[in-house]
Amino acid sequence: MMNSEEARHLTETVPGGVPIKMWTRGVPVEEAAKRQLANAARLPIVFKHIAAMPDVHLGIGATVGSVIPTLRAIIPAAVGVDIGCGMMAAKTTLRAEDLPDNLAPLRAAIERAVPHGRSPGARDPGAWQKTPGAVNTAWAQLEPEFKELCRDYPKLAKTNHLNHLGTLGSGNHFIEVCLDEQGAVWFMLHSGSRGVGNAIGTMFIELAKQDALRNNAKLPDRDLAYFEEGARYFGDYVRAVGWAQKFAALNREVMMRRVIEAAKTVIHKNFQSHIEAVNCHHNYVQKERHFGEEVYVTRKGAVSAKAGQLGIIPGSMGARSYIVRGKGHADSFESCSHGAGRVMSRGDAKRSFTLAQHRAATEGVECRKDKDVLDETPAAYKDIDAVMAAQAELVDIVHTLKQVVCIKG
DNA sequence: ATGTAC
Repeated sequence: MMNSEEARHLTETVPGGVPIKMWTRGVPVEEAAKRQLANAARLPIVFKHIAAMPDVHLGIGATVGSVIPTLRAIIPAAVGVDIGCGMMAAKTTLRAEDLPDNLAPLRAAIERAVPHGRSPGARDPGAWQKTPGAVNTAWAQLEPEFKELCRDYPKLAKTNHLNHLGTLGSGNHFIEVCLDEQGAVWFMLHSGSRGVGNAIGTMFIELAKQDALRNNAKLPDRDLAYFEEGARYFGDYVRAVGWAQKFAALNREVMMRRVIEAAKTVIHKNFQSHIEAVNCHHNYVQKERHFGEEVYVTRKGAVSAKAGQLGIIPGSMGARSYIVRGKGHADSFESCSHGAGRVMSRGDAKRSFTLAQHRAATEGVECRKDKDVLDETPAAYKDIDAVMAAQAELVDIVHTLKQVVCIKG
């Protein structure tokens, strides 16, 4: 007979590897994602077990929605290229009834205040034409360490680092205005370290692969190449990834400030923000203590959920999002999911859904309703309620947020 | 996710 702990998550054994603990009861998990988790479980550097969150799905090298603890080594592809990607949310003193009936001008004001969208070359709509003061102030905190990184890796200097600080990006990055269960207005956003973090991630992933090839390392997947403590590049990677994580957190802070300033130009009632604020990564690595050991914990699409710690779990653009409080569950390495998780690829989603379905699914949300956003339609994601139920032993729900405005790049 | 190359 199973005890109550076992009843809430599943453990899969992996021949020749550590076990996989999965908080996925009642949510679909692709076989390909399970095979990918098993690959990581077979690495000699993995500590104790791998934890899979209920939003788990196939990624490059490592699975999105997983927590990979490693001893004296880091897998750069497990962290990925959007280093420090995460969420920020801020509660305000505004009430639902303080918002105008027509939300289009609020959406437009936010879109003007924060550059968004992909960078198609010289004329970059996703970058600043002229960096505002808040960006220059934030950059001052990042610049000294960046200059050191550029001394060792000159190609980083060619990235659009300064003009992308405080900008949204594209894909699943977004800005939202939400209402909580008591009618309070929140601002929420999702973004990462933009082009410069991508350049750092890509460069070190490639260096790790080259190292593995040179050393004839036995790997279940080349994308799982890792740096060991003391080896060439390990220290540089730790430094660079830490810097990109700082860039990402500041990026979100700058945007949040700009969003709130923009809202004040449209909403004429005076209000306070940051009544409750959370800024959390869900794509990152850091040293932590678990089961009595110092380990590098890589959360690839997972959020830290120490006992009492607040986190953010966004649903898709038509669903709800959650502010959660961690329960510090040891076997999850004190983690929870980072969202609902995709159920199909972007291409499949664009082929599977119609604009009419998307309009129905996002009714009442002031957001994009064009065919190019179909890959982000709610039906392309897992049911957020099932995802929350599957991780009830990892987090408590503190606030339930429903979006009324959603901006995507 | 991003920026560059095809």
